Amino acid sequence: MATMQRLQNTGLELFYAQGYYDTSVDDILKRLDLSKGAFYYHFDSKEDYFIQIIQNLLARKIYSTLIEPIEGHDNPLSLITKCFDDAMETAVHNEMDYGCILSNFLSEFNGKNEVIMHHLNEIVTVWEVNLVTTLQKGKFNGYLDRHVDCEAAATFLMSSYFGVRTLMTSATPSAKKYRFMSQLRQYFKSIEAKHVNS
Amino acid sequence: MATMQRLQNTGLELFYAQGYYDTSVDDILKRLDLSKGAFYYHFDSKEDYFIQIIQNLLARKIYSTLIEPIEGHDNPLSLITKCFDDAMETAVHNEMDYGCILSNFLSEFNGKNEVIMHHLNEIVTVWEVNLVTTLQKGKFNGYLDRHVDCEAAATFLMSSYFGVRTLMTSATPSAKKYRFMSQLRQYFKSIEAKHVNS
DNA sequence: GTAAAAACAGACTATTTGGTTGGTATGCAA
DNA sequence: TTGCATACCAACCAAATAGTCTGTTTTTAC
Repeated sequence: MATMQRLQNTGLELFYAQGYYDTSVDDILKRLDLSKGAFYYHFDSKEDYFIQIIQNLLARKIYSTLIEPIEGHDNPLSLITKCFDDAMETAVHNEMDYGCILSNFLSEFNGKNEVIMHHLNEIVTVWEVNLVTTLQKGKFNGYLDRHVDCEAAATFLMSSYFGVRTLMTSATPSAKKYRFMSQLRQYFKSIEAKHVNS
Repeated sequence: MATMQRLQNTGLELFYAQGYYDTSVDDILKRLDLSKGAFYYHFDSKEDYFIQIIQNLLARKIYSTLIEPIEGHDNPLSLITKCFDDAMETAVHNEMDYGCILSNFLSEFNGKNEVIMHHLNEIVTVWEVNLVTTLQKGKFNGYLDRHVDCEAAATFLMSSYFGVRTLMTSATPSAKKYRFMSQLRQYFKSIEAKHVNS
């Protein structure tokens, strides 16, 4: 694998595990047995390095785990339920779970680095737009109640997911997952279409 | 005000704004026009310093904003609604909002410092216990549906609050708040007692 | 085969970090 | 006045930090 790819991969891994400010460039280079020369040949700075990781790896990761799985013409509430369930299940089985990568970075860079925050918020927006679209389509197709505010529902879903991933990092993640999913279904039941027809 | 109090107050302020690892002891001392000697006379280390801040300031802050307001014999769903609304309102009006302090620290120290994580998780547990108790009492008093899983509801509430506070740090916090509250009420409507009696 | 460009090595710098140490001013009790 | 603990100062230290610079190897182009 190319050096640049390896740098980005272990970069995301370490930044996720230890945080951006607590992970030095030397840490990453030591892990890969590379030198400063190699790093600064491929990247202008640590910040440039991280931004490329965001765009190349993080954005794709969010897309494949949270956006692509809810695309389709089925009931969006079922799709989102399964999507969240799957995403949390991998977190439960992962020895080292540090919460939602995107959410962690959001709180780490908030108020500290505007440039990076801009790139992170772009990913958040993409997720939000896709959620809203999916919900609106579901409403159009008769899966959701006519009175549902799709923007509000999307915000609520994103919030609760970010939050539960933070809570899951402490003790008993599987219990947290189970409890969360049960109340998510409860909420979904309250916004699904009332079956008055046929 | 005593030196030790001043150190703790501006410590929490800066740690919240810049993060623990990105705030040096010198930063705090410069702000207060104090010397290293003063700091290490009152505290053993930066970690000890932070733990004292957690126990003395953070714990009380969480208690006064998220725990104490929901105590009482009224409808817990109304109390929690008002509590969240108030907490988010101060965040909206605060120029510099960095999200929920507790949630931010949780994601910053997760996997990095077990000792600090233990102290933070203690506060989370206190909040959780109080939420569960409040909900159970509300169920007993006929405000909640008999089938509600109070532990699950508490987890769901904590998750969504942590998450929305993270989302509120970006653009349009007041819109995020409005949307969140509308769906919180929707969720509450689905777990409140069905008024079959009287 | 050779020259040029790409890909890397590793020593170096300037600054910042948490923490230490020896000293000093102040207040209070005997 | 003496003795001593509290509260603080400021110079100092070793380690770590992001980034630079000079060089060397490897690949590519022709």
